[in-house]
Parts: sequence; structure tokens; C-alpha cells
Amino acid sequence: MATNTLTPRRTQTREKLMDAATSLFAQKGVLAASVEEICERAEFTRGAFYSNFADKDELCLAVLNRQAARELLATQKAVATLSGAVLAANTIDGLVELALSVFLAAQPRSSEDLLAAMELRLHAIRSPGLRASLLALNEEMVEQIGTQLVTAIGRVGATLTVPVAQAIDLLHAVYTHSGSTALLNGLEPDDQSRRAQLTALLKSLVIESGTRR
Amino acid sequence: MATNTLTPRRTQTREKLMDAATSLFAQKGVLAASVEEICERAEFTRGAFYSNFADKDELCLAVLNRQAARELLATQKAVATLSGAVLAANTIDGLVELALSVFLAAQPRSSEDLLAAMELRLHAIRSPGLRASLLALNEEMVEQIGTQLVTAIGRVGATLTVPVAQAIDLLHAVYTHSGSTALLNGLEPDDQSRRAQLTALLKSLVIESGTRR
DNA sequence: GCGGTTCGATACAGTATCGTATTCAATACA
DNA sequence: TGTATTGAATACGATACTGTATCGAACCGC
Repeated sequence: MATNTLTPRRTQTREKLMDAATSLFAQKGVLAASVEEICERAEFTRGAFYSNFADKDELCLAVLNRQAARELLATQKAVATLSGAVLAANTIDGLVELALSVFLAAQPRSSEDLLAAMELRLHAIRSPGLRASLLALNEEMVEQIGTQLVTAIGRVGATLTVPVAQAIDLLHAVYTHSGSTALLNGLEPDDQSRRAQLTALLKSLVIESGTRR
Repeated sequence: MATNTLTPRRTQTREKLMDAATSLFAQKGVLAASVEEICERAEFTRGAFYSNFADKDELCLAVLNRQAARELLATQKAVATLSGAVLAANTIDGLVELALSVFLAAQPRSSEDLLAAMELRLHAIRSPGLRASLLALNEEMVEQIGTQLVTAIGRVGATLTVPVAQAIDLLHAVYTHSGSTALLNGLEPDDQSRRAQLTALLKSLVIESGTRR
């Protein structure tokens, strides 16, 4: 699989279209972003679009997959750079911080990406093709991040009070929701405070072995 | 204020239009739900629509306000029926359950309402008029639920580890997100399991006074 | 009952968008 | 260098949607 064998030319226009689409999805929502406007922003014509994608849903799929690939890469990178620290860490707090870093590495940072992701998620609920794809994506992410999280936490003799998948889902929920709340308030999502919030949450999900409920 | 003085006839068609809109918002998203289709479903013509609302955004606003009114009412009702139990309760777990009941009373129960609410929230981020309205709404809800929650928790000599508003936001985040996750998986959101999840979360946010961090 | 008002239906003009069919340019290859 | 193929631009027809302006009927007070 890896990188599909497309000519450089194709890949380039596809990338530009996807970029434009992502940005527009964030600004107007998936459905309000017309193919025409996407092409305009990408500095292509609709001809180019239909030469690359069957329709908007197929482009959504491509965007989703690209995003997934990026997140996986970011996760792996974070794991690689942090693995030393994880081995060295010996406090729960420290490990929670590290685990969180891994989690956050895969999250959309800019408010644009965040909005686009939320839009796509909502859109995917309705679109069968997208839905399946997003599910698969999520599963893989949970797999990747989950094992990291679990082994890290386990290393200092602690456990989670809930299944890993659920814990990650909680993190995801809080991260996304607080981002959207910030946007609703007209503010830029603040990494600092969100991280603090997530730290508190994650800590509350961890118990040292031997500690009673 | 209370119920605006509209003729019965008007109120009726407005209600039907709002119902249709809510349902369509859930099915296709706010932007994809055309005025035409909304009217079709409500069994009116577009003439009726434009006689009642300036445009779709104004209808969104009406839907939002109606939803808010209902949620407030549900909250107050829940408070009224549960207040006796709250007074009688003397364990943290019991009170957490009760507080949660108050919170849940105001949440959209059907997956349709949930989706519509998510759609509207996302749409509101982009639409200045809606945004202000939704913010005001949220504030009032937090006010209502918050005081309930705080006094209930306080009654057994416990406190929250985070500001009430934030706690409610967390509940909201988890409730909404787990609902959307269920939908993404093609399942109906399950009240049972969501309640369990929220219970765990809320408990983790509560500490008995005197207990150290 | 009667005239005025309210409110929904109909008709219309204009625009946006879609997807396809065709054309033209550039690149690959031999 | 010449031909074949790939890929983006253009042109086109069709449809859907919006908002307004006008019409007609039901409902109100008198």
C-alpha cells in the first residue's frame, strides 16, 4: 500500500485540492463548501477536480485518510522521541504527562484543523462510506496510542480505572469539546489550559496498584 | 416574556416548521437542509416559511431557543421532583446519582435531537447571531444546573476539584461525544452505559472534604 | 353579515451548483 | 522527433434553491 503510485503532477493537484477543502470545511462546513469554491481556492477548475475525484465524498475520504496518516506519523514520532523519557520516569505524574504528550501529538492543533475534523466526523455519521473509513481510522489510532499509554502507565505499577479505548475516547471528547467551546466563545483554543484539563482527567483515571477505590 | 403573543395559527405552523427542521438537521445537517425540504416535511409551502422567518438562520435561532426553553423546564422539573431525595441522601454516591439525574434531564435523549444539537452547535460557531444566542443559553443552563449540583454535593460535605462550570462542560463533552461515537458505530446511544460513564467521571471530580489530593 | 387584516399559497426571476462531454496542452516514451 | 497517453480546462445542459411579489382564503372585530 504505502504511498499510492500517482504521478507527481496528480499528487500535487490532489494535495492542493485537499488543502483547500480542509480549510473550507472548517470555514463553512462540509456541505456548504461547494466543489466550485474548493477548486477556486486551490486555483484549479472543476475539470481538475472531477479528473481526480468522483465527487465530494471521495475527496472527503481522501482528506480523512491523509489526516489519519499524519496523525499516525505524529504519534509514532512522539513515541520515538519520548520513549527514553518514559523509561526514565518513575512517578505517575511524570508518566501521565508523557502519555498525554503522545496523545496530543496526534490531535489537530490549529483551530482550522480542529473544526475540519469535527465537521468531517459529523458528516461521516451520515455518509456510509466515510463512516466505515473513519471507524477504521479511529481503531488504528486507539490501538497505537492505547498500547503506548497502557505500557507507560503500567511501568510505574499503576492501572487505568477504565478500558484504554474508553480512556482515549474520554480524552478525545474533552479535547474536542473544549476546543469547540473556545471557538464558540470566540477564543482561540488554548493549548495550555486544555492540557491542564486533560492532565487532571487522565490522573483521575489512573490508580496506583494497591490503592483501594 | 413567557410565551410570545402569537396567534394560535402562527404558533402552530412555526412549531411544525421547527419540528421538521430539527429532524432534517439531524438527518442532513443544517446547511444541507433546504428551506424547501423543511417546508415539504412540515406540509407547508415556502410561502408559509418566509411569512414566519426571515431566513433559515432565524429559524435555527428559534429552534435553539425552543430547545433551551425545554431544557430549562426539564431541569426545573427534575429539581422539583428530586429535591426531596437530595435532602434525604447522605452518601456521596447517592448524591452523585441525583446530580447526574438533574444534568441528564436537560440532555437531548433521542439520537435525532442529539444530532440536531451537535449540528446546531457547530453551525453556531460560524453564525454570529446564533453564536451569541447559544452562548447565552449555555450560560443559563450552567447557572441552573450548576447551583443544583454544587449545593447537592456540598450537602454531604464534599467539593468539586474543578469549577462547576468546567465540571458541567466535562459532563457535556462526554455525554455528547459518547453519543456521537455510538452513532458513528451505527448503534443507538445507550443511556445505561453513558450514565455509568458519567457517574464515574463525576465521582472522580468529587472529593470528600478533608481528603487530600 | 361586512370590511379589514392576517397568513399561507402560487408564480416568477435569478443564481448557484452539479456532473459530463469535449477540447487542448504537456509529458512520457520510443 | 513524433506519437500516445495523461490530465487539466472549457463548454454545456440540467436541476435545485433562494427570496420576492402577488393572490386568495380564513378569521377578526364591529
